[in-house]
Amino acid sequence: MELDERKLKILQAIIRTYLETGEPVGSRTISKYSDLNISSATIRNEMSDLEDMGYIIQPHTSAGRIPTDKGYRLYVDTMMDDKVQEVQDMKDQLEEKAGRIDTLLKHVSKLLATSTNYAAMVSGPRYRSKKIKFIQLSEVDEKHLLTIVVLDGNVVKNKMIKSDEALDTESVAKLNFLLNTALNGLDVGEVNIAVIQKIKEQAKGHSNVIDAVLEVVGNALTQDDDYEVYTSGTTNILKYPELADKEKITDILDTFEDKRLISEFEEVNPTIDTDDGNHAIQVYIGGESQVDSMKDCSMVTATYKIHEGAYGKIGIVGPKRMDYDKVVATLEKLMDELDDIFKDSN
Amino acid sequence: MELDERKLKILQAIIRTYLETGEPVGSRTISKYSDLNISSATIRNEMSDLEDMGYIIQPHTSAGRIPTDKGYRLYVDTMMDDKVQEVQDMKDQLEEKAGRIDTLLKHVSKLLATSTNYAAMVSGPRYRSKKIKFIQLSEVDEKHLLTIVVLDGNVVKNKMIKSDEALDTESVAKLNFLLNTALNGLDVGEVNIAVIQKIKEQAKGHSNVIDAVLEVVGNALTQDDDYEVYTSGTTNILKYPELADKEKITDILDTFEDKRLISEFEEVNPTIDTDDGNHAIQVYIGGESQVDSMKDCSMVTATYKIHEGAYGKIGIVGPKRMDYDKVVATLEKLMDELDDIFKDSN
DNA sequence: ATTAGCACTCTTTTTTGTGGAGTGCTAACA
DNA sequence: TGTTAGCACTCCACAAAAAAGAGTGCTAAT
Repeated sequence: MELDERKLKILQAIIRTYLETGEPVGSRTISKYSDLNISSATIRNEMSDLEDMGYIIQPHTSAGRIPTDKGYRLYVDTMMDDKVQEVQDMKDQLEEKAGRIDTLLKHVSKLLATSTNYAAMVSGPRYRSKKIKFIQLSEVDEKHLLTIVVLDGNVVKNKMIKSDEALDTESVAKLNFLLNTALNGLDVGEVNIAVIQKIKEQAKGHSNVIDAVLEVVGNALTQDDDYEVYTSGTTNILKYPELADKEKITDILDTFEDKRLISEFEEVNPTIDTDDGNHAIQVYIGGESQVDSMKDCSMVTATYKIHEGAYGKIGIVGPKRMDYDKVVATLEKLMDELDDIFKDSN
Repeated sequence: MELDERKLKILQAIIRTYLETGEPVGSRTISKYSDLNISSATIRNEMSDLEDMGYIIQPHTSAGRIPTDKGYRLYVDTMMDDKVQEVQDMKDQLEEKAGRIDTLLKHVSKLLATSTNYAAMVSGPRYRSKKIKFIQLSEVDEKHLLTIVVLDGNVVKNKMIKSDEALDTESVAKLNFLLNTALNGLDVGEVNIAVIQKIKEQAKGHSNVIDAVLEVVGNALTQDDDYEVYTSGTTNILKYPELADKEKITDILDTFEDKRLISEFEEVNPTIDTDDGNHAIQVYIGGESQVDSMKDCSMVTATYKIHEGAYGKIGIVGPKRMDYDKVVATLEKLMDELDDIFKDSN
């Protein structure tokens, strides 16, 4: 069977209507709604065909039709027109938050949630590069040493070390020199026992300090669980009756709460690194995301890039009948703003 | 009317039963349950009295009784026996997480949520003292200066500054000296225009760097919105039918999501600083918390102290019929563990 | 090829009825 | 005077039945 122009228009009408109402849509509705004047009977025939082809489905006999994942997919791929949204003031709102990346991202997630009426999730940047760029020990007071580790990409980690023995300024300077000479430029895999041994030998007498420093370095380099995930508007999903089932809600909210599940998602759907100006916006409908708890939702994700090697993900989660047009447009606009902001700050 | 022993026992029985079942409890139930052998008719009379006194209420005519806020309050104040809970392994679980305060607190909230089956909220420490203890500028590379500000209580803030002009090591050292001399020991209110002017004069030619540094200092000192709030087990509240109303859920979850509401709570119910070893554990029943969205919930809070001037709050939110015994016991145990951990790390 | 019409199906909503739980009251009892 | 048994009454919860809608599929006419 072929998917001719008319079938396509009807399918479009069905999906549009369903996006609005959330109710199965019947033939009469379409025959009124659509600009092509066709009787409901004809629509019925076409609908029957569309059902055979797998684009729509009846939740039960003698009910209207709702789109299948396949139907939504077709809609998203071919029929969505870029509804450009009024997101002008986004930029203003964002810029004043720049400076502190985490505050900015928090704000982004809130902004997305309120402007789309869906749930938003923003994962903090993950830094791929794991090279040590700079290490510094500072005496804060007699008892405390502050360790600073800067990684490639200017990621800063710090930790306060409590030292029993008071170190004089000169020893600190020596240790600083020693550490920098030994570790700068090293990659995560390269800080092995041999290197550590060598440092300790040279820093005889201060091995407890060295230990502490190495711990910080270790933490900095293996900060896997360290990246934050910000979520906003999670209660928006309660607005959609088709998700209002207690079990579903629990599943979804748990997913939002538990960051591991989100990293699971990222594992299954790795960031596509395009780098050609588009933001790798992707739409996952229902089961497509491979995350079980999301099988009744859709998800639109985008990837932002702070600089080479520092990427994060932004996602919108809503019901399958989400307003894909609007979400994609919003996200596109937002990503442009973010690019601008990040470009300035590097 | 007087609240004699028998009335008290009946009230206790009613509340205990209600805590278990969540259903209104009738006179017959109590007459069977209770150890004092009284007929249901008598119980009925007593219940009628208790209702007059405001301890219990009928959700509708010819239904059983449920406790009012006043009833719960009496229960919590006088009738709760310290059910000591098996929370042994808490400590082990916690200790391995120490070191990174934020990770620890995250873990604490998760632990509480799973062990109580209610929702947990932990607010990160708020540092009262706002004195500058130490400032350091470091050259990370030709284009980047790292600013470190340490406040009293060893709170560390840092920010990367992009500088156009490459600074030589000597200038950086000078600036460091200048900044520390000028600012160390100052309180938030004391960094005024005069001080700033003076610094700028002395650091002629580097006023853009100074500006950036002062911005960091300013942020560090006014980090009001900066403190984190960790929540866990929010979906637990879905388990209790009396809260399963869509509006209520939305309200409660929104409160959890929006940190401002939690700070609102703290405003209305300020931390009571006892310092005598108890942990200021407090029970807010229903409307007592003064937070509107919490009027159908109860809340048990405690205050932890990392060191002088650094306090945070821990809270458990559940239905009014929460197991107060267990929650208070768990929280007490946990606070002891936390005290130990913080004592070690200072 | 399109459409009007109709019988049929299935869901949703409303109505009706019934059982149970619980109370309040009264009268009897210790 | 406090306690208890008994009973009429109320209200809710639930199920069954009935009615109302919505929508389809098919057939026959255009």
